[in-house]
Amino acid sequence: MGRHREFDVEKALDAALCVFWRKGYEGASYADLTEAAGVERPALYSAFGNKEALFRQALARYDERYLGYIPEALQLPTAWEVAAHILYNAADLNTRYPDRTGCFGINGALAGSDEAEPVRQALIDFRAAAQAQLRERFERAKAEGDLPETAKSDALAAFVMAVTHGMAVQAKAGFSRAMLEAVAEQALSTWPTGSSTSSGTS
Amino acid sequence: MGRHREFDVEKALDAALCVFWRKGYEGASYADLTEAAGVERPALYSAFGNKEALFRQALARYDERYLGYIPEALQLPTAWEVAAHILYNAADLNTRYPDRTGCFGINGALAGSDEAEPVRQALIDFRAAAQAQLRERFERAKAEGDLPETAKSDALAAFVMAVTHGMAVQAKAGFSRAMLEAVAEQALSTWPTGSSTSSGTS
DNA sequence: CCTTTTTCATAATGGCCATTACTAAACCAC
DNA sequence: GTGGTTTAGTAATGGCCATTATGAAAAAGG
Repeated sequence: MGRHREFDVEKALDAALCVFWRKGYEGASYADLTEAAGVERPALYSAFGNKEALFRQALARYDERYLGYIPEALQLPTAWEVAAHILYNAADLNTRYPDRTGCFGINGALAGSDEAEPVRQALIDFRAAAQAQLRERFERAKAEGDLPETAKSDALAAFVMAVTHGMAVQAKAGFSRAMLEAVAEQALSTWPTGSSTSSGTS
Repeated sequence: MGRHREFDVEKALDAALCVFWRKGYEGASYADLTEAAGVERPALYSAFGNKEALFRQALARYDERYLGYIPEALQLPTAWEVAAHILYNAADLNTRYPDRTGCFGINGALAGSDEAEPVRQALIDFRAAAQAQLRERFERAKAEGDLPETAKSDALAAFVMAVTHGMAVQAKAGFSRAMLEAVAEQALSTWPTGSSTSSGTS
């Protein structure tokens, strides 16, 4: 029993996600969030908890709604294709929405006040998880002869992630999608190969 | 005539620089700044103006005190050496001070509230200036035959900058200097060459 | 020594922040 | 239809924010 909720919780979360994406965790105020969601403050609190809880749910939603290309990439047959898929899709995602350029996980909280420490750490862990998956995929590639035995899979994974992070910074600075693709292309141009070499784009 | 200033303005600026480096523009409060500088609020205002003016002076000081390796790099004989010098020195600077990892120019303001827009733009312009210098240096390298005619100097400059930005994000996340150096090494491993090839590290 | 000028430190100001009482309205069970 | 329960919206609360008024202290000129 009781009164029904009058707003769509998922739409409100999507709206909050966009605000956090654009302004980051600390840069987003409840005035911004309620305006974007079209919902009053207490409704957001009752539906999501406090600001930190709302941000964490927005992060989870970002993962499932926008980062599907990462598990996609991991299933591609060669390490080169994995890296290319990630880099080109990152270039696309970082420039696809002009009102929220860059990456949610980078814009969210890089530096900030001490109160934002838990959120910052959550984003660090989130990126670390992706990087670990990538490293494991590259280790598999070594076992399959797709990468040379001398390749350092952790360094390669860190490198691919670094380039995506750098592209996110550049996208937030207004770089065009074409420019980011050129960065991705350069990053891929010296990819180590095992027995077979690859070419083409994702 | 009049009373003498009792604190060292340069030391206060250095202290503010460290706070901004660690917490970014919006994450740093005057409580943080005055504590670090050992100076009361009105003294900071009278010496530097408001928070934005203080930040801009901190940025200028960061440039002259910590980024000397960039003009240094630009004078090296080959494009490869230029890139290597920048990447390895960035890896060093981003991890040199455990209390302020990453890069002032990235931590300072990536995303934030609308009030921080001018500061964000100032940092974007700052990075763009460095990237333009790098691009010009690479164009010279093409003229000198140090880079192939087919090389795209703007893409190469953007790539080198992207890797430094990515390393800054990773350093802020706690990555070790060795890991960042491995990223730098991977970034340099496929550098295009003209007639001569290079090797070694900076 | 006294006046003028500058700096110092305390403490105030107004605004925005996240969070939440509180009241009225809407719904379900009975 | 009525009682119990959940939501909606207004408006309050306490805290921190950048900024500055105020007055004491200190230095230099006359």
